[in-house]
Amino acid sequence: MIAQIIVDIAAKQTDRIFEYHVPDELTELEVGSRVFVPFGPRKLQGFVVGLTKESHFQGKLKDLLVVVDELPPLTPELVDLSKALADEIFAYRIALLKAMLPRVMRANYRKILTPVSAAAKRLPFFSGDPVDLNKITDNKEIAYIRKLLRSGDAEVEYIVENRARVKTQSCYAAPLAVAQYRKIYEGLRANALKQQQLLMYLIEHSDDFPMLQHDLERAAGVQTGTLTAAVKKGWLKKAATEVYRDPLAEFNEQTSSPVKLRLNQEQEAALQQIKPAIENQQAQTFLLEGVTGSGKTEVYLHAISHALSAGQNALMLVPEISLTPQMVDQVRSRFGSEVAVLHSGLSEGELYDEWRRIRRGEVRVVVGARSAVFAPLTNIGLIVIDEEHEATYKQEDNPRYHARDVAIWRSKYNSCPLVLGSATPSLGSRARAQKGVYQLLQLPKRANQQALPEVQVIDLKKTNFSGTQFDLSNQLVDAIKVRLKRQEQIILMLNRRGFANFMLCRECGYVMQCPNCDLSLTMHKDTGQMQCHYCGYTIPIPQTCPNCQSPQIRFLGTGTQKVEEELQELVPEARILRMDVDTTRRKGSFKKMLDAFGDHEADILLGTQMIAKGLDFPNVTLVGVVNADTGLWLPDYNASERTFELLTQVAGRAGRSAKTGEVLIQTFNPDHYAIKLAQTQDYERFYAYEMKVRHAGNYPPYFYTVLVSVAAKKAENAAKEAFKIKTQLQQNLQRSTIILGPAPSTISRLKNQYYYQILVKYKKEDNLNSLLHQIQASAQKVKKYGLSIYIDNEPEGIM
DNA sequence: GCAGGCGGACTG
DNA sequence: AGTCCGCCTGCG
Repeated sequence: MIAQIIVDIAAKQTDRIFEYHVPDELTELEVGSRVFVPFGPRKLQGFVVGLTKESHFQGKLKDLLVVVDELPPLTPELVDLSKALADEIFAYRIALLKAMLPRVMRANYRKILTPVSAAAKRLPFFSGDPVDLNKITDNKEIAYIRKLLRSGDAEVEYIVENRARVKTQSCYAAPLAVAQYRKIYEGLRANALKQQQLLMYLIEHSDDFPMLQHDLERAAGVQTGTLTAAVKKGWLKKAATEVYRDPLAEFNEQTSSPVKLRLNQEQEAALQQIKPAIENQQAQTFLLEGVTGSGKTEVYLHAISHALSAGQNALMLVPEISLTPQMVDQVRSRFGSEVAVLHSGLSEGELYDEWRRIRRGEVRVVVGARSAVFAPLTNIGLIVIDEEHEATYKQEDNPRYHARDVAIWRSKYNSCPLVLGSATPSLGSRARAQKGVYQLLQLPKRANQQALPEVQVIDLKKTNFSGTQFDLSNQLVDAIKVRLKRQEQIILMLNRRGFANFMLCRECGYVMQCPNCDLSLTMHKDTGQMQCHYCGYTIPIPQTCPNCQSPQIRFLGTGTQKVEEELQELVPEARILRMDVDTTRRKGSFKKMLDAFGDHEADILLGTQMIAKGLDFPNVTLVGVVNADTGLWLPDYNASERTFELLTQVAGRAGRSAKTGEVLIQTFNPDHYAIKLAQTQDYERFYAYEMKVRHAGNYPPYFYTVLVSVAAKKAENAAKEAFKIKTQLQQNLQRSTIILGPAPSTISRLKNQYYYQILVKYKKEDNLNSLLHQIQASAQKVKKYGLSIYIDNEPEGIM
């Protein structure tokens, strides 16, 4: 048998099938298996993407070395998906295959130098042991090693290692019959108390065995020593048994029985549309457009139930689980241990275990963030994407896939419906629903009959500010004080972390910038550092201007830290919880902070956009947006959409219970349509208006887009190559296709690389895909001049 | 992506 | 001749 293998090298030249002969003894090999193969002098990990009887290869095939896992990690569906998707998004197939699997399934490669000759073995260099070559950087040592290799005194050994480890615990079986234990018990010395205790337990609970060590020790009241002795005497048999790491330990164990809320009329109507598609196994996409608080989640849960009772499984995506613990709790309480949860907050081992539960068919519902769209779930009867407009569904580095597109592919493959839910659908999805490609389901009212919160816009050009800084208007601060008096809670959003976002010298005008990027450094008061938010560069906060040594330096712009400090001065009695990347970095801290806020251990939750979504705190009656403009003037075609969506989402956090909610939005652009329409939370009007803007600007969803970026150490090299690519595109594409650029990227330098980009907007281009693949192939050639080319199909942003 | 081979340059 | 470096090729 011949196996078709994709090897673990992400490069254009190796992005193809390599054939290997399968030795007879490797019977467990299947399509989707993870294997180790010889590749030149090396050994590599690879994946089986096909099995054939005959080879097309002229030369002699090598043998496969190892089949790594008992169960092939990739289902046939995922193998197919990797092929289709790789082509569509200009990614290497291996990059996708790796993205589909938990990180621990990425191989470790080692290069070991072993002495061969007796003389070499005695060399002090080895001191008897092989040397790890990956750790050697010293030039002298490298030369020395080369000499040893040439003379044949030493050899390099290439090793592939599987990092995936199954967690085991000691487990004890009772090999003897109860009668025998009784006999032993009677023969024991009178003072062998612990042994008596253990035997009595064995006699009384013989049905419970085998038992985990931990459980047995606790139940029988003995310690490890007694157990070890019992094993020696043959009373017990010890074995290692596989256990799963439990990632849900941090989530509340729900004791409540699965509550199934009654749906209101609108929810029920939506559900009735989805149900037949589940029953008839139709690959139909639904767009569930429901205002914040309209109970979309309840519709998802009912639909999932329905798929389960039809004997099928369900996949549900949420923007980022660490951000939506409340949603996870709900799904868990409804479906219990049939749920697997996949998200970035899990440790590698936990993720591996959750993933294996899915692969082995032990769960029926998978909830996860973006990458969970690749979950090895089979027999899928329903896919749900919550908050489908979220940018996090698009992976912003290679492989640049969009989870929504992958979900559509899987819905077709599995012949199952896909439900996209949002209060503010992405324009593209909403437009497709308009055209009838998706089926539109609407929930225009809040489920609990509560009115949407009142939204007021505060014009920062005209308002008076509290305190010494110009961040918090009197109106906002007054409103905060009112809630504090009433023991109600407040959410404040400021979409910028740190203290101040740049340092300016008043003498010479110097602005402190990142040495690697074209950006100013942000001041972080708590760590005493100036920090680049893109590359992570840090340097201590200067006391004087680094350029002219003047002490007249100012820190301008506002971040969460500064507002926290200011707010504390203005309302000293308020307990403020600051939530941003800096305070939530530790595992589980996000959940902990939200729980604390939910328990009213703080009055004000101040954070970046991470607090805008999905939170449901009944006691929150005021939402304040400190500055609504941060994203508005970004040079992205979807800046208005992002702003509208963010404001609407954050406004939806207010007044979710009986208490009425109020929202205050501070802005310098009170007349901008995104802000005006967010005020009435009128998605439909925003949609209509924004569609006109997109139409006028020839932007999505009227056009498809591809972004080609060229990066180089020198700006002019990047520009030169970008112009070449543009010419190539122009010569091969239709007149109606618009090619913008090349222009320097908005942040023209990042991590010491200059970026130039070309945006292609088109309606129909049959050969664009192959043309871009050619361009990508030629990128290999220019790579030696330090140039790299990135292709992003349907970019979310063009910054 | 990386190793090995090759040719050309350099070395005391 | 021996060594070093950059370039190229091929990996099944």
